[in-house]
Amino acid sequence: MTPLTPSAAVSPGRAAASEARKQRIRDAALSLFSQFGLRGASLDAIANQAGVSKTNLLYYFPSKEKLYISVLQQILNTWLEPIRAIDADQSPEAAINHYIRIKVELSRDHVQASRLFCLEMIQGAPLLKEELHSDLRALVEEKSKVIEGWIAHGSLLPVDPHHLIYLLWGTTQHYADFAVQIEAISGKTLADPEFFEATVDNIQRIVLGGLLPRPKES
Amino acid sequence: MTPLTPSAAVSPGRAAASEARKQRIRDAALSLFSQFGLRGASLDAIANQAGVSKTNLLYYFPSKEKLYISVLQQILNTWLEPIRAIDADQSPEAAINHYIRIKVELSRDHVQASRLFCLEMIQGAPLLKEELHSDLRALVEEKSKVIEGWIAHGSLLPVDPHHLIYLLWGTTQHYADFAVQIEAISGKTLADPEFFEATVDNIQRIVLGGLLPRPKES
DNA sequence: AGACTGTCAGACCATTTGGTCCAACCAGAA
DNA sequence: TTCTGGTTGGACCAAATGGTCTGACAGTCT
Repeated sequence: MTPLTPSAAVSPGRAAASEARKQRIRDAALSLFSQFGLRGASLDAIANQAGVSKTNLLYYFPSKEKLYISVLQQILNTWLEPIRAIDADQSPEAAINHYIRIKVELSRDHVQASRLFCLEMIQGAPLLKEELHSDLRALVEEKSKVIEGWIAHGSLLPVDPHHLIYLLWGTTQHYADFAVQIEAISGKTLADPEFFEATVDNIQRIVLGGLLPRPKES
Repeated sequence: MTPLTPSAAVSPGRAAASEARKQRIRDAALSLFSQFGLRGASLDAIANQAGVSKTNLLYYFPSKEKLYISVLQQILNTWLEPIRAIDADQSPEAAINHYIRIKVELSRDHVQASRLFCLEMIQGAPLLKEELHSDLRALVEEKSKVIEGWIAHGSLLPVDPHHLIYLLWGTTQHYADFAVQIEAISGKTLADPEFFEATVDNIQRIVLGGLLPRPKES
């Protein structure tokens, strides 16, 4: 379980206890929502896993959907952090290498968050659509400019920045969402440091260097 | 309706009609399961969308889980087809280019299947785990040998075949599962032929040629 | 024609679900 | 102590859900 909020303890421990309770509920909710979706997870099960009564859960979060949104909100920020770090001052090689590593770390440390995010997307992101169209879109547009700058400068081969970003998202996310499949085939998880490094290294090598020995000029 | 194949079936029109009904149910089930998962989709909703009564649905599929498995089974074969096509006789360039195209086509033409597959993976693939460990694993192992052959032959730069396959899976799958996100950002879908071609082309270019202009060292 | 069999739907049931109500608890202010 | 307002849980409810039962209708076989 990996809580996403840095809870700074407040004045009296009494109020902090309830905040801790809220967080326990959110953690349990993340665990179950990420497994069964909004409709598939029951409040009973969440309350049970959090070790509180259902009434108590509904005291803190007035409805199931409110709880779901609260959990999702907590995820979103963490999720977009890596792409914000992309900066024109870096070399494309360093920036992309770093981005890949951070993203694979996310897939390792926040599997459930990754999955819940994926679930929400699959369902058409009814609760995030707005933010996708505004915040995320603007962010991607901004970083696309950076990438295009690199290309114009000749330090990156011509590529559509959008598709590059999708490729990076898809690849790294895959290691969290399809962990079962990967474990079935490779017998390893990102929790294994060696496998983690191999993952980062291989993605970096393919994306930056490509697979073909000599770059075919066209 | 006149049956096109007057084979020696017991009752040609009747059997065909019921099979069509079964398929309509499976289609509706795929549509709803892929959106809400096994637990999130109700039999009522599925029957309703298929245009049959719930009783009729349960007549053809004795339980919800049986229906789910039946749908999943139909998907699996289609899903593994592209990787089967990878062949040592082809050049790696041709093979990988072809694989990427086929896989993006799958993401375009079978969005719901892709999503249901993804959902199942996220939940830990309780119903597919066996086949992942046996069939899929063997298949991947076999194709990894082919890739390693290419590398030994010097027609492919050294890379872990597993991670290459994961990258291809993740990237292509992403266009189906995260279509909402992609549409929010790029404003296009794979249904748009231009966007489809751009997708295929960019993935091919990145994977085969890499991003960096010229490797200064090897 | 009549019996048989496969196909289909409406009524029904037990369980689970999200959510409400009310009574009780418990720390601190008076 | 008593009062008070935030906090907590057991009992409860209406709706939805997966699944069963009974019976009807339509072809087919004798």
